[in-house]
Amino acid sequence: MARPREFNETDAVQSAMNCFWQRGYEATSMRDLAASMGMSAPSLYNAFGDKQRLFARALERYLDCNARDLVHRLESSLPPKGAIQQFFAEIIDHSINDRERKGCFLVNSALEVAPHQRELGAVIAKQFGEIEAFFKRCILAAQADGTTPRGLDASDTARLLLGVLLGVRVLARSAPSRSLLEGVVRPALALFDLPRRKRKKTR
Amino acid sequence: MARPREFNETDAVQSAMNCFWQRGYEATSMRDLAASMGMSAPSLYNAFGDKQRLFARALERYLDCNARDLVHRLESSLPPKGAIQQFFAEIIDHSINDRERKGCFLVNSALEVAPHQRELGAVIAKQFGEIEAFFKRCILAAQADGTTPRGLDASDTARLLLGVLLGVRVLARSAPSRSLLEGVVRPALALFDLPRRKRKKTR
DNA sequence: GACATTCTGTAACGATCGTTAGATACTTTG
DNA sequence: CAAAGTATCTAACGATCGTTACAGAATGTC
Repeated sequence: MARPREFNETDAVQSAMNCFWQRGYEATSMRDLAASMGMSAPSLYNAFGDKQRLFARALERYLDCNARDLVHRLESSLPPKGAIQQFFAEIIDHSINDRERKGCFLVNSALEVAPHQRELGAVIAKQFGEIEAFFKRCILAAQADGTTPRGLDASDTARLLLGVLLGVRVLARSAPSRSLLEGVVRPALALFDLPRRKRKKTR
Repeated sequence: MARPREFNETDAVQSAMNCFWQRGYEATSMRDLAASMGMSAPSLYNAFGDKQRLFARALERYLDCNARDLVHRLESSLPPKGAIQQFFAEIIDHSINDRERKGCFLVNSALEVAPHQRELGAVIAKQFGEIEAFFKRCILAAQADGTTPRGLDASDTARLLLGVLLGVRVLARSAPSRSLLEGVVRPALALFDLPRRKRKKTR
């Protein structure tokens, strides 16, 4: 009924995501985006609206393909305690091997756009809530299967892990050292160790 | 020997700091800055160089008047364990009462400028190191005075606290809820509780 | 093949960006 | 007072910003 599009929408959003991820919202121009997406400015506006709407699409794609995908993959393939451990292992690996220091698009956006664009701020806060919920499910399941102490408060501990995750992401943008990041995470994961029996002191 | 300046340099840098703090590096224009600092663009350039140099001055001022000052005040007025507790109490209070959601200028800068301006990235990483060192001194002192378990690894625990701090700062920019932030911090501070004696289970 | 509809390309809009000439005002030194 | 030196002002530089007219190209329906 009309002229067909010459671009693939998924690929275009993916390219936009990479631009915004690498340079942030303000420092990415519509010309950067158009060039990277392989389309002209009018096509871009026709297909995606303005810069804010395109950014929202890019962020949605990141959440689907990176955040939610990771949670789902770990939760469906590992025991709960192992899922948490593997989660942080992968975050640290990514951070160390992230030569461009792009960091986490979600965390970057939480600082750059969340306070000034409340709609996106709500999207970001919701995603943090989903990650927190993932941690809480893992903790409760690990307590149920006996691999983790039952004395832990699952809600607070999940929030601690969320905080530690975000802290690692921040540190990785200025000082991506493995020993530092592992040092941050280690005491948090140590909470999940079962207490040794029949010893008065572990030391 | 020459015409005297009509502006107060300290006040001017303070105004620049507030601009960059509120809007970030990219979203703050030299015209915003000149207006807020009460001076014209040529005077601004004459006194402070270009935008990057002015930003560096603003960040230095923030670190002196906010980060280092807080650390020094707590460390010189409170016992070590109390200093850590009060540190997080103040961070949470500030975050909740931060109606503009400015967050922490240091953390904001760690994400926006550290990866793209390596010199500033080094300044930021160094400041993180100072905060980590503050935590470590407090932990060691608290262990020495018997208010904190000696089993904790002071280095790793200090890094955990640094991570938690940064995580709180990130969360506060999109979801500044007191219960969430306190939930993040509570399990970390609980590490410093002394174990109850003569009880088999604390529960 | 005519029409309606959508996409694409060139080119440009006004606004704002970081930055700077160049003239003028002020103060100290001789 | 003259000279030297710095600060300040108006005004503007070229570049780039987000966004859009407008004309042409490609598809569907009739």
